[in-house]
Amino acid sequence: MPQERLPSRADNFSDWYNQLVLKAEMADYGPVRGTMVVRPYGWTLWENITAALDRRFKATGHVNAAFPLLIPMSFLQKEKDHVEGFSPQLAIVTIGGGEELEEPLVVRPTSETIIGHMYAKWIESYRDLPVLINVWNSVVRWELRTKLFLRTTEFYWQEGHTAHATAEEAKAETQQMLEVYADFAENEAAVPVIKGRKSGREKFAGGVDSYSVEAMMGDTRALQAGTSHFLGENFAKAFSIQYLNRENKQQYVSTTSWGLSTRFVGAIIMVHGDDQGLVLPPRLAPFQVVIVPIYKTEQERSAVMEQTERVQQSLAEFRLKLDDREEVTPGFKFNDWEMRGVPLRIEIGPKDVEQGQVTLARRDEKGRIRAPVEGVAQLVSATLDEIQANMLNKAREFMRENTHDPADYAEFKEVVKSGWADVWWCGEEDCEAKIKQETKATNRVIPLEQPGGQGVCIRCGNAATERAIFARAY
RNA sequence: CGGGGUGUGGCGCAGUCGGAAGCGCGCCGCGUUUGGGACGCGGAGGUCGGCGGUUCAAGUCCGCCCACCCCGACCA
Repeated sequence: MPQERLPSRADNFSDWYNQLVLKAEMADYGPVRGTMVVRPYGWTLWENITAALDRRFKATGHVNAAFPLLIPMSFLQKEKDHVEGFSPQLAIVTIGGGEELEEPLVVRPTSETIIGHMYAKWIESYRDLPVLINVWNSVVRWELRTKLFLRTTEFYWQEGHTAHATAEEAKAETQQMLEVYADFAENEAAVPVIKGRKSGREKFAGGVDSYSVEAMMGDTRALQAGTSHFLGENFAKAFSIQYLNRENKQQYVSTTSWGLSTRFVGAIIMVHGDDQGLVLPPRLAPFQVVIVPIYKTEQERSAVMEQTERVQQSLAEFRLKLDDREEVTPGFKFNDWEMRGVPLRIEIGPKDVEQGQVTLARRDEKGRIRAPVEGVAQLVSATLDEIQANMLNKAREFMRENTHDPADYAEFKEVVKSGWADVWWCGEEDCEAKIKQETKATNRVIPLEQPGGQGVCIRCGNAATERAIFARAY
């Protein structure tokens, strides 16, 4: 049972987030440092996310498979940058069945290596290509500072791994999946994103180019919501993934990988939530509608429940919860379901029965409306669509309002304290490092959509041909 | 791993000078309630984070350890 109030978002965003996740029963802390238990309400949201993504993966020709959790240490060492990037975060198994193992086994931090190993075995000819496999699993990365959903030692995700005959084809795949993530984020989660390329410092260990969709959280910090990597021939060379082309010549494949994790649940919470609690997008919410019956006497109860049943039947197409608990008051239920972010509440009381109506309360806006019982399904459907659209618009507006175009570096320093900076940037790693040192803001992404032309780098003043987003990030 | 903080019923906390472990919420039972977080009465629930020390006596004083949270470095 939840406690009464949440800390305000403006007052302490981090505290607000932590308490909300616990009180809304999305997740709880596991017994091992940094681990997370995803509770049924949170997992249902994740299941709805996975369903929406999986649909899109299948529609773009991908199939699902499963690969082992344990990976020989030597596999990671085959790609130099990869092992360097991940070694500080590895959990390693050294004992099995009571015996010291000959070779330590890594608990997968990601599956490029073991999948590369298998692809080398499976791919012989250009006729075997492309290989388009996705995996739903969990991975382990030994994180120093954890936060429920956003960064946990073990997290759930999907990782897509594809192999292609040419670099061009692999690059197209990388872009395609970035588009899939952006489409999912905006149309299912109502989370607006910026698509772009990662800077050298931020890209995937062992890859050639990384792309991401970046979202602005309610405190204006940036969150990488999904990534898509072009791996070139790096892993193909490390694992000898070769095929014979039409001319009977051995060629290396080009590979990609792309992932989206339970972190996205955190994004939904932080983008849409308010001081009352969660606000969940109708397309993904575990419950789209909650019905709260209201009555005093036994006569009222039977009349109300009769109408409630009729309404319930007419709303069979929606994910619906009837809150018929006797031990709490309607007022308590209103607050409870608001905290849990249910998009639409239907109240049915004696006055409604009398009028043959129901009372609707939207989670995204204040106020109630009354509507006749007849045709309530169409109204609910239209209202959920409106809520979905309104949530995306509000989040877009927030992102726009908090994205700035500072005139000089002094102004840049100011704006990144509470927003994003969209600026000309020279692209030098050294310059990026200094910006981070001086402002705590990092290069989030170099947007795919560029205005063209050129300018001067916001920090060093050198010629710049691209604009980049700088922000404090999670 | 560096800096700061906190560990006392499920949760949030109080506990003075070392002298009988408390409060609020939640939980269980009964009754009254129910259109914005109801109320009364009666209950259950604790090796005070762990180990060691000082003392007639430790939640309280001392030492070590552990865990968690916040801020940094690292990361999806």
